[in-house]
Amino acid sequence: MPGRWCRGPAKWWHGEFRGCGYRITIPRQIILQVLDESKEHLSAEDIYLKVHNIYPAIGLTTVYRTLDLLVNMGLIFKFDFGDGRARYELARGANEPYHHHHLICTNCGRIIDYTDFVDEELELIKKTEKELSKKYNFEIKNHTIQFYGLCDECSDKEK
Amino acid sequence: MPGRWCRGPAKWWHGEFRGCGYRITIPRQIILQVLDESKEHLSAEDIYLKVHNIYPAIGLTTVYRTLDLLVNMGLIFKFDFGDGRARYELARGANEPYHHHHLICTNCGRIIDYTDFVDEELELIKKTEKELSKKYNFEIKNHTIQFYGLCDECSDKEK
DNA sequence: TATATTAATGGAAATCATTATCAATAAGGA
DNA sequence: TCCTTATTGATAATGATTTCCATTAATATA
Ligand SMILES: [Mn+2]
Ligand SMILES: [Mn+2]
Ligand SMILES: [Zn+2]
Ligand SMILES: [Zn+2]
Repeated sequence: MPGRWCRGPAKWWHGEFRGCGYRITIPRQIILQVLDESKEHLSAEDIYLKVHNIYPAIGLTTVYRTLDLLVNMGLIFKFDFGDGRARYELARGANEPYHHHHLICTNCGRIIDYTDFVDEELELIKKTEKELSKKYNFEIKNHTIQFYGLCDECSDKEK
Repeated sequence: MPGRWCRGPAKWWHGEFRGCGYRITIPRQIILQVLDESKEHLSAEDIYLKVHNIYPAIGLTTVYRTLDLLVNMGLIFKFDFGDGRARYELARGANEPYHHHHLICTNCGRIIDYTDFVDEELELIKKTEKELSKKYNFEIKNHTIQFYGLCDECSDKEK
């Protein structure tokens, strides 16, 4: 039986690393594995703890450094949902990108991914991007849309 | 000649304070004045320094506390543009709300307000809000849209 | 207007997420 | 296998924001 983090078949992101001249290390592999297996919006410490279960030698510094690298490579997104720590999420699944936006409960911090209206939205975004790049000569790389409010539970409690 | 911060005619936000049972203090008045006079996206320290010029007795703690209060009252918005400090902006001018979104240069941190497509956008937002409130039973209070990329200057430098 | 009540303030210390340092380690090419 | 050097991780430092608490001042009331 293979160890928990022995090198299995090459992953889709190996090429990304090689192409940039980065080394494929155990911490990097496990951090990506943890991000891939989670559907939540993990903080650096969340990730540190999960990686620590698999690979106890991990250091928190390495987690921060790696996350920074992955953000710059475009493999993950970094968000601020207003709770005082950054949160991260894989930019795409193993195959296609999973384009979505967020509902954020300002009371309990719950975060909901939604994909509704991405088509209409994408159309508007495209139009806006086009116009804005021209008007401000701004080269747009990506965007975020977030809705803030109260989730069902917190909405109930208010009454 | 009136002093720099002697009480002039009642401001539009006096009612807001009174209604909530909050006291109208000199620090609060000047913080609002500074926000009202600036068109930038000020950090707590930016605001502290500007207020300090007018009212040197101000404390940084009071600035943070007041900003928090104003955010909760809905008089100002708090943003994270990724530079490690929160930034604030008046939710509306003296009269009407100034609904806009942001272009953020990830290289130099420049922030551009834009109001293009707010009509189309508002329509989409309304539709999305309606659908999402129903689907997730989520009570939406507000939203943010941010575009990230390179401003004209930083775009030029890349070449 | 003078007084009492208590919300609000501000300086100092504490918190807490994130970064910088630097000697030790390990990935990957030769 | 060996060499080069990118990467790591423990520790200390940083910097924005909060917490504490004794003092001050806004406002209701007499
Ligand atoms: Mn998400
Ligand atoms: Mn703005
Ligand atoms: Zn909630
Ligand atoms: Zn720029």
